[in-house]
Amino acid sequence: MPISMQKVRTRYAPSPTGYLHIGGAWMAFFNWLFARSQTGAFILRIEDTDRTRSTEEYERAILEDFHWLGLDWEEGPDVGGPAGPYRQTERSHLYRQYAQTLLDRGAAYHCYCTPEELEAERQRARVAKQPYRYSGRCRNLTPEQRAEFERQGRRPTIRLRIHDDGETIVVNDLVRGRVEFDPEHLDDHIIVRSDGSPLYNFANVVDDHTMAITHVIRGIEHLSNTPKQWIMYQALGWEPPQVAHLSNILGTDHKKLSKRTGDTAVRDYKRAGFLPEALLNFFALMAWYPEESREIFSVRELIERFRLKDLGKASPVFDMAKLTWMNGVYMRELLQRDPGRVVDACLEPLRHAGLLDGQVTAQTHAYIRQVVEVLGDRIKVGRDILTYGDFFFTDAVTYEPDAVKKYFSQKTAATMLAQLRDRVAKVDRLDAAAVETIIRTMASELRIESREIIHPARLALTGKTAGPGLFELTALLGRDRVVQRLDSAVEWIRRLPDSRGV
RNA sequence: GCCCCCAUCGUCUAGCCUGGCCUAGGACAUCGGCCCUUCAAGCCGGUAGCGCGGGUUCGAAUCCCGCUGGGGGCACCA
Repeated sequence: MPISMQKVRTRYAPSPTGYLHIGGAWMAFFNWLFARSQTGAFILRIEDTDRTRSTEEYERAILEDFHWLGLDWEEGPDVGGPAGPYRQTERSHLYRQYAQTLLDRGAAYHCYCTPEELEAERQRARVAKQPYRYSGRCRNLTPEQRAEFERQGRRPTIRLRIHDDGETIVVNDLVRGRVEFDPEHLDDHIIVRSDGSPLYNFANVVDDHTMAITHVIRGIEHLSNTPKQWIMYQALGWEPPQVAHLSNILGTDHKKLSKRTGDTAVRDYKRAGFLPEALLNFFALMAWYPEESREIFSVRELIERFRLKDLGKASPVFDMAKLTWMNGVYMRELLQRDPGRVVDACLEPLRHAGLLDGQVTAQTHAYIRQVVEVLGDRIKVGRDILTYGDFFFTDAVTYEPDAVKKYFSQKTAATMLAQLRDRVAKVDRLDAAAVETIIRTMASELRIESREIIHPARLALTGKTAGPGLFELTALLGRDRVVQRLDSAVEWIRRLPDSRGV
């Protein structure tokens, strides 16, 4: 195989049983980062042995999400490569071959125990409060016994033979250091099912080796699997890869990240209008600070500074507030440099809210861009265009109840807004300066503060008390929409039951 | 029940390896204030942490032991 053994090769191996999970993306990111920092290769492998739950749609979606994040791969199911195929279901011949090798070497054996018999063993252990270990009944079957089982129609599984008197297995974890395992606590576990399909721990070993993976960065749940895998590497005469185990991301409830405490799919973040570069920056900080007193790093900088040993060992809590802040930092920068991308991040949320349908024409795009410029740094995440500026996309303005009490309940509100309406209707071109003049003039004529007009006007035009400056938003809305909304507001106020209808 | 991993502000973390520079640094969040037509942003300031108990040492967040707490594993799941 023409794969250079010196070159660093990392991989991420998702199961296509759902959309790309934040935790998975996080793990993949460090594999990718390490490969890039070592000018190595990053490989994508699909672990689709769970036929009942795996689908092609999910596989496609996962690749899409990786593309969106900006993580690329040298070898994978879509691009192929020298170590292919890159889907486990297409690699059965390899598992079969190496299982036979293990059998031939006596490192593995056929086991004819049925699931029911095994469950009974497990049950006994539970009752006796003893740790469960396979009884080893099939370890030394005679040819006659085997023949008898075969006659009964039993289909055997293949088990790995672990020696009780084996030496301590040492795992040199790149982030945790040396971890020792006594084989006494290991079990002759099944590596091939009775239907001939491989189990995770075995397929993993075969795949990582045949794909010449040099470094494996994975979740802490695999640390306990590592000694089992090391035994297989040894039996096969292979050199195991370097490993690093990271703790999993936790939700705010300090439990495994779940839908309850926030979005778990990368796709959800895309839809909400997060930026991939912000997400990646945030990912990095959940395990490591490249420099003290600094939070914002480009992917380029992260690659340059990445050191496996610097990764943290504890489980980070996914802090949505910090991600949102960080996304805002990136948004503000983009607003100056590339506002079109801010617009893009707002598209999905607008569509989702039903405020945008069909193809986005050049005019629509240009309009949204104006909205984005008026909203400015209020947009920390794409969906903020809704919270601060939905009124730019619909005439159906709903007034905030608290604000109504505050600004629409005075007797003068309706007359004042009506007067403003008339003044606005008279101008030809309603730009920000014109509105400002109108309002300031009107305020001084009425001997009131400008803000006494501004607040009710904002409510009439936007339905909200928070948002962009009144003059700017009015200019974008345009004279006609402003007049029309002021009319609606006046009418609405006059219909209020407790209004004296001045 | 057994095995493994982890433990600094509410949260992410720096410091820990190579004890003293740590009256523990930064950031998010939070609370004040400034700015201001509101909000956001920005600026200024504040609150807040070495899980506990023993050692070792002149000196421990840093080294050792125990405990507690959290997480993971012990499948014909991945």
